[in-house]
Amino acid sequence: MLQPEAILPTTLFDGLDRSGPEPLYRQVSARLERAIRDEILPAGGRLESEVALAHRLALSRPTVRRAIRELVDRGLLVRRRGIGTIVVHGRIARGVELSSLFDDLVHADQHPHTRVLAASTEAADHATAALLGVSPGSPVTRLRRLRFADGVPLAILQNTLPGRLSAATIGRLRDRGLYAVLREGGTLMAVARQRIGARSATAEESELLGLTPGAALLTMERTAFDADGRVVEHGHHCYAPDRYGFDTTLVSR
Amino acid sequence: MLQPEAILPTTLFDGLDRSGPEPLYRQVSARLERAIRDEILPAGGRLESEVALAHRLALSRPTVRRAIRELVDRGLLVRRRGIGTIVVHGRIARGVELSSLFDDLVHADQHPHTRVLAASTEAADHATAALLGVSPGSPVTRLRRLRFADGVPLAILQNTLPGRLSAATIGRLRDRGLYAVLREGGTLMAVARQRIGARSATAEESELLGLTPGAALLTMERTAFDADGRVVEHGHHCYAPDRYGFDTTLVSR
DNA sequence: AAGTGGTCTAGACCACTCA
DNA sequence: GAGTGGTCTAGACCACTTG
Repeated sequence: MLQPEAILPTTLFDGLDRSGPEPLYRQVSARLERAIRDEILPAGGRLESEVALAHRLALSRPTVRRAIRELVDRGLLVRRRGIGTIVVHGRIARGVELSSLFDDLVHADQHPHTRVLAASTEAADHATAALLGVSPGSPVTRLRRLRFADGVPLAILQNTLPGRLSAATIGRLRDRGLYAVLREGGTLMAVARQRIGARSATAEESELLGLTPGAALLTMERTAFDADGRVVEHGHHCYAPDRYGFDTTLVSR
Repeated sequence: MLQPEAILPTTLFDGLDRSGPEPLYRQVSARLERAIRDEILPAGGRLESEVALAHRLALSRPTVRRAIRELVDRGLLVRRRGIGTIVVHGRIARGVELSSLFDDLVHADQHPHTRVLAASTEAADHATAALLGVSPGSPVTRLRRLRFADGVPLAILQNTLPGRLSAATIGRLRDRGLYAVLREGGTLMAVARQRIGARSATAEESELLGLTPGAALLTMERTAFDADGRVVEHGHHCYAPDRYGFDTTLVSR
């Protein structure tokens, strides 16, 4: 009951750039992903073996292996010893990345913009200090924003950050996501931990999001860390559930 | 501003088993994880370099590298070229794995059990057939279950599976998760794609979960695939949000 | 200049599946 | 027995950060 193996056209791998900044394994995985999305590699189809691919592309086996691993981690491929590598059925969602909601909306052509409802700097109380990993009394910035997509309110975003933000920085939040603004300031996110839940909307939240009073809200609480392991941002967001949801891919280990 | 490097006690890596079935990189990553959780490696602390660790453990660099990568993927460590590997702050949630809710509850000492509300086999209509990747008219099994934790109703679980399930199999669902039962039947999950959302409860759902009418529900829709890329199960679940939420860790790529 | 992680190579042996 | 992926080794060169 073994699937026949699908031979990919060699042209798919033309123009691999060995000198550029883009790693070879990523160039290969990008081309494989393209082949899967375009159904050149049909769902359920079997990929050539690592060794065969490596030989054909004149790459080492670890490099090809890494390219395949990228797609396995993202749930597009599945592999089994003794069998081979197989394309998973079903349409592929983009999945949750460590990007801001804003960028996701831009990417989906949803034309986002943001209204800053409140922005203030205050001294951290004990709970906030513990959450952000700063000393109590040190300055923290609180933001409250309303995010729109295609002119329709989508989410209420509340964030707390260590330190101060300039008025100019806050001004930029209208047409950009928080992460993009922080990135321009040199702060890069490395890891985030989040919890997704639900609750009923308050009267004010229903009003802001244009929902009926007491409607269900999708909520997300997130702490983001930079490459030094320090807290960059804590957020408590709520979404209109008829307009937004979280897509995830799980891979067994 | 470089963190001093923390030297791990050599005893931490005693007894690595080169002949057993457990891969070396996993043995190393498990020991590193232990050191992080026990705060032998404090949050914000810097790990020894890959090369140093590899030399000390008499392992190759790729093996040590892979061990570290496991923890980076799970959001416990963060690395930067030129800098080093650093332990991320904050307590560590277990994160969403491809395990059943049932196993998670057992693991958290929540004493789960399940009431099977309905179980039937019928011919697949077109929508269901498309969802499961089977031909229309072929048999599919529908399940509706109520999951309890510590005697309190937690979630309503609705699943559709290709094929038939024996009465004996269904009987096992009382004290076990669906994935465990399928695993005993030789079906292994490899990948799942899911979407998390929210909505208001119907009158019947509120009744079953012991919530007030119209309360907010956390919802999850999931399709699971086996190692052949075939659909094993489609589920539509809803959770009482004051009793359950989804924890996720995101890592920038 | 020295040290870090990121990429890549060219092999080797093993466990597993299938015909 | 042949073919698959899984693990492991021992190097090499590079880009980046810091002192």
